[in-house]
Amino acid sequence: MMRRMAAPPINPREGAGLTEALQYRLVIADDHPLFRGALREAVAGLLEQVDIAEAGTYDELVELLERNGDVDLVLLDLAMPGVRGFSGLMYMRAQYPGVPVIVVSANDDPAAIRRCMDFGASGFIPKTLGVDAMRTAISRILGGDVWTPPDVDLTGEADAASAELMARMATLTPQQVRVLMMLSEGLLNKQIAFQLGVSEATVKAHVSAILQKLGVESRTQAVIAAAKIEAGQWPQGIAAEG
Amino acid sequence: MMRRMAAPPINPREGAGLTEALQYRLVIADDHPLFRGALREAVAGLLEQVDIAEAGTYDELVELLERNGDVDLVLLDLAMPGVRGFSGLMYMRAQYPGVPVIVVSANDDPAAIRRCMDFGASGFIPKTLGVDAMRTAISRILGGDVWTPPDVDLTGEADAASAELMARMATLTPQQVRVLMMLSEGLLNKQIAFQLGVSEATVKAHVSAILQKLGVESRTQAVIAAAKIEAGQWPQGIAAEG
DNA sequence: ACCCCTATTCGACTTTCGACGAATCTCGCA
DNA sequence: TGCGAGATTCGTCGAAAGTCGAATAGGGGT
Repeated sequence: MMRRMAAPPINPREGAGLTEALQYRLVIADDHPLFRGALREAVAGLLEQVDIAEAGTYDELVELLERNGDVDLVLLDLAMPGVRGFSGLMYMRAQYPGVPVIVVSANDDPAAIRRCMDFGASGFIPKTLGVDAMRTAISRILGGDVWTPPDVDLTGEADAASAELMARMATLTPQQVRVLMMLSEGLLNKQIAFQLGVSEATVKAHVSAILQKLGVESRTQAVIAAAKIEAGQWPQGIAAEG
Repeated sequence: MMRRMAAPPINPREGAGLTEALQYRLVIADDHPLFRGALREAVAGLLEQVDIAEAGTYDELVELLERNGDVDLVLLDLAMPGVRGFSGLMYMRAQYPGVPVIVVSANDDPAAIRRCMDFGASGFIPKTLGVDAMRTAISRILGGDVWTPPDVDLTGEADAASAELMARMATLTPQQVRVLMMLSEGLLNKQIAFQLGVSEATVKAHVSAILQKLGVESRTQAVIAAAKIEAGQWPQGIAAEG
């Protein structure tokens, strides 16, 4: 898959050396003050000369960028007031194409990560990362690399788990689909049989086929699987952020 | 509206004074190491004698509580690996009814907050809170108060449908909650019996009680109901968290 | 002490579920 | 026309689920 917007190179103060007496400017944009502080400390321990600004809302971030355009790096949390999902990143990339953005997120869903990279982020750092790992990641990115969590296969499938399920679902026959939907309503075999106008034994046969095709072992697990697909329609972690 | 499970009083080392030479024990359960650290610092500056343990997963939290039952307070993030939404809180309140729990969450939806309180949390602290506000909140809660963000109207009603269900859920005994959560994982009675170390007949009795209390007629319908509570909590802001 | 209520446990019995085998039917293809 | 694959249908039988009654144990209240 192609990157849709190329991530800008991170070369603060073009023409100067990379490691010595630079005054890095970076902005931490996150609506959790405590986390902002922790992140600031983590970064401060990494770089000598660094000017870190904090933004708690997207408006603050924009204001900072307006007033001081030459920022070397933005650490952006996608879940900020005034921004939903990727809008913030998209807006950033559109308005300030020259400013590298690292997405710092509580969401570590591979699909979300890949989408961030597609939108031109210079890196993705999950909040679940430890301090040390986070530092090395940031320094790698500052060095020009593109860093993402190691276990993320950017070329891989969006969601292997649910894709697998979807594939299995697709093998269901029409009648089996009807039965599965009735299962998901909590109906008994007997009730399903009546509604479909067939015998209970037939329903049982359909249920058996469904269980086999979905790779589960009970009607309850089948219902759980079906529910996951329903919920899974929304890209990622509905019930994730807490 | 009544609190359906009373939050336990926070009076560590009963019989001793409240403010002097107490050794508070508390656990910070959050899957973001950086945030855990920041939260630890915030609390450490608040209390003199305090023993803070950290847990990055729900299993770690359980292990800590198992090994050291007399914990004075748990700061719990609802979005941890191994827990979905309120399950973690419900399970905590079922397994360790005597341990006060403060929910620390990035989600500041009033409905979610109220539901946390309904499930017996001793307080709710949004991650968007500043350090100072967070400290005063925690100290208030340690003092026995119930603290929630000021703008939350705890007296308001949730949507009638799920409120009904919530009320029914709250009548479940601790053991019944455990069984219900295992039902929601698609386990057989036999498997549940083994994990709980009781006979299968006992599990059946619990299931029967659950069905009656939830007003449903089969285990399948029970897990559907439970899933609705979990899912219904995040009505919109679907793709919000990034 | 007593009683009452609830939680938790369990065994016996009935109902439902689910696997297995098999029959019928449909449809596409040779 | 005949043939074969898959969908749909059904009966049977062992296993799982669920109901009922009951025993035990702890916790308030009087």
